[in-house]
Amino acid sequence: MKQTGKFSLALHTLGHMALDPTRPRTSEELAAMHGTHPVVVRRVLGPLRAAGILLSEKGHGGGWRLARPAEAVTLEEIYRALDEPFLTPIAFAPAPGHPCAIEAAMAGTVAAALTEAEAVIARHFAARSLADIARALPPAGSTGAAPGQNCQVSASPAPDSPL
Amino acid sequence: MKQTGKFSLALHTLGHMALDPTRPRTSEELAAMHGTHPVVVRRVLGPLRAAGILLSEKGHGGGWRLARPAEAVTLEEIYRALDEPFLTPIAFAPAPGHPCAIEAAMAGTVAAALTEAEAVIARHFAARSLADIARALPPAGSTGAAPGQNCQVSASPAPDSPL
DNA sequence: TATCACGCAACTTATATAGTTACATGAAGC
DNA sequence: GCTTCATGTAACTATATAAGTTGCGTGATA
Repeated sequence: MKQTGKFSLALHTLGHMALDPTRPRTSEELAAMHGTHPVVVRRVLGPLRAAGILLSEKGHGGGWRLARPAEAVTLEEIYRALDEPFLTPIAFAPAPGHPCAIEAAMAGTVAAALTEAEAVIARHFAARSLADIARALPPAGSTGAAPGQNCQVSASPAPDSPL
Repeated sequence: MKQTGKFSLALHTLGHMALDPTRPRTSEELAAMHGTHPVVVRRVLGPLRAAGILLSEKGHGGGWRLARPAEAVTLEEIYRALDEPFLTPIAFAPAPGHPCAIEAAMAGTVAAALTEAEAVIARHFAARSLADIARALPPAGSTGAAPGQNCQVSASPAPDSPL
């Protein structure tokens, strides 16, 4: 994950699971898809398991699976579970013992704008499920990757790699 | 500036200038108001000068002044001039030579949500001028600071201070 | 000409995120 | 039972960004 953020990793990997929910994916597999480290994948997906969106199993044949059908998982749930708001928690930090009516008024106006924007984002994500995204995928080949075979990592682990 | 951000510093200092546009303020004065360093103030206000919102003058009696009446400065202008978007530039960074239709679809959905939210914020700020904020200030004393004397720094430079 | 204040570059520090390593736990297969 | 596989978690390192700081140059005023 090269300065990418939790949300993009989550959407990317959950998207793959939604498109083919039958088999579980290992952290290693998902990490290779996204170009990051397996531990990072576990760190990001952990909260989604806690939120009841994913299941994880250890041992042979283990890995990550959707806990529910893709139709029943909205982007907003994912967004909330990750607790990584897009909106910079604008930092009006009035110095302690240093009250200022002007600063307070500015902070209020900014907070109002951010609250509005947050609501817009939440509404947008709440209206979209993982299945919606998967359904809207372009047909095979039009983006250089087949829909069922995107990020074909496990298919070709690079012949020169010792793995 | 304790992890505060450029925007809060800008709004705070411009708010003071809007409330009393007659005299210029030095970087040092503004820095003391906001609890930061004069150089930081210059760094933040510089782009506002470039945007035609502020004027700065050197030498005796110099400092920062509004380039226009407070009625003619919207918060949106300030927001844009600072180039510090509230919305985390969500980083879907598809690895080069690693196209993935799923990732692309997710990125598109997120981008749409962020674009909507940006518009909401811009509209909110565009509807408010510095004068609007100043006008809405509570009467003296209700917040522990008089409207014309908020952040009373220059008034009492602390008797024990050699400044 | 001395002082004041901005302009700017460079350096230091602080913080957050990502990446990595190491080890423990639990499940499946032999 | 033992080995292998996979997650769970803690701890450490590396890197990027923002803030804070120092120093020096420039222009304007007294």
